[in-house]
Amino acid sequence: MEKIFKYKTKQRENILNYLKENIQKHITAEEIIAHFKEEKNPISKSTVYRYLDSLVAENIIRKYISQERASACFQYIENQKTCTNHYHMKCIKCGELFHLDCEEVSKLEEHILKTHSFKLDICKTVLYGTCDKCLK
Amino acid sequence: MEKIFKYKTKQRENILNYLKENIQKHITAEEIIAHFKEEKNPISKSTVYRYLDSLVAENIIRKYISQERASACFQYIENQKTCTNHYHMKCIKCGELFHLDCEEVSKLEEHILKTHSFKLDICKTVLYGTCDKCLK
DNA sequence: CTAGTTGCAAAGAGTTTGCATGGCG
DNA sequence: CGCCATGCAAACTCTTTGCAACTAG
Repeated sequence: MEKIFKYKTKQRENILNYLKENIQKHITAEEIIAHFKEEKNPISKSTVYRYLDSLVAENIIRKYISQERASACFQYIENQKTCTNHYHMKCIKCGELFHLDCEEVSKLEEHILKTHSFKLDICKTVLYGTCDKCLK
Repeated sequence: MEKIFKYKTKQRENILNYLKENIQKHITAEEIIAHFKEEKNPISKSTVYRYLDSLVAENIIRKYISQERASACFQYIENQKTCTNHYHMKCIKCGELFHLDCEEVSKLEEHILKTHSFKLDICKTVLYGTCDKCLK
């Protein structure tokens, strides 16, 4: 894949670092903008959105659309390996994100491919439901 | 649950019928608006959005946020029963929606509840991937 | 120096809201 | 007739785009 962004800038470094620091979360563009405004290093909306787009195109981060707010969330992809059998579950009550590394899920994937001829894309899929805490 | 809408109007009847006729699809608000504009029975945006909201609140239709367009999709709920072990899979290439009525999926649900203490909400979850046709 | 990057403001989608008018019961 | 529903336009949120100024290499 060709390289999409060529120059190294302070803004890009900051955005990517912030995504790496929050690898366990789904970060929105708004959150990134707000974070750097607080830090007295404001980055413009357009820069944030444009850079996020190219990171997605380069497969460095993942993009989800949140069910609750109908807005985009981004997450740094640590390495392509873990992604393979790693689902995300999001609580519709508290919004927390859970990581599901589990054999059972890979079985489902295989089953759906064999029986229903559909190749699941784990990176694009978020399972919604209610978490432990919120069930009580 | 209390009744949210009280009067029967032509607009509401039309919207609900359209949703029922397209039970196998995920319909957007825009599609509803466009459909009735063509039919020479235009319904205003606000009416469509407001009525869809109340149908969702009454659990008569389901609301999804589409990953591709980050906009809301709606679908009539035929009956609460089929919903229980019925997942939706959407192809990221062609956008077609597939209905998955399958034992294997119920197993996953059970497993995730028991082992990971997370109660999946099938109605809120759409599995993304690539369909048979688009794989070729 | 030159092409890529930034920031601003304006434009766009999709959705919500306030308010006067209209219509169901 | 009273209350609810409708339609319109304006407001709102999230995101994209055009353009001039800036900056990394």
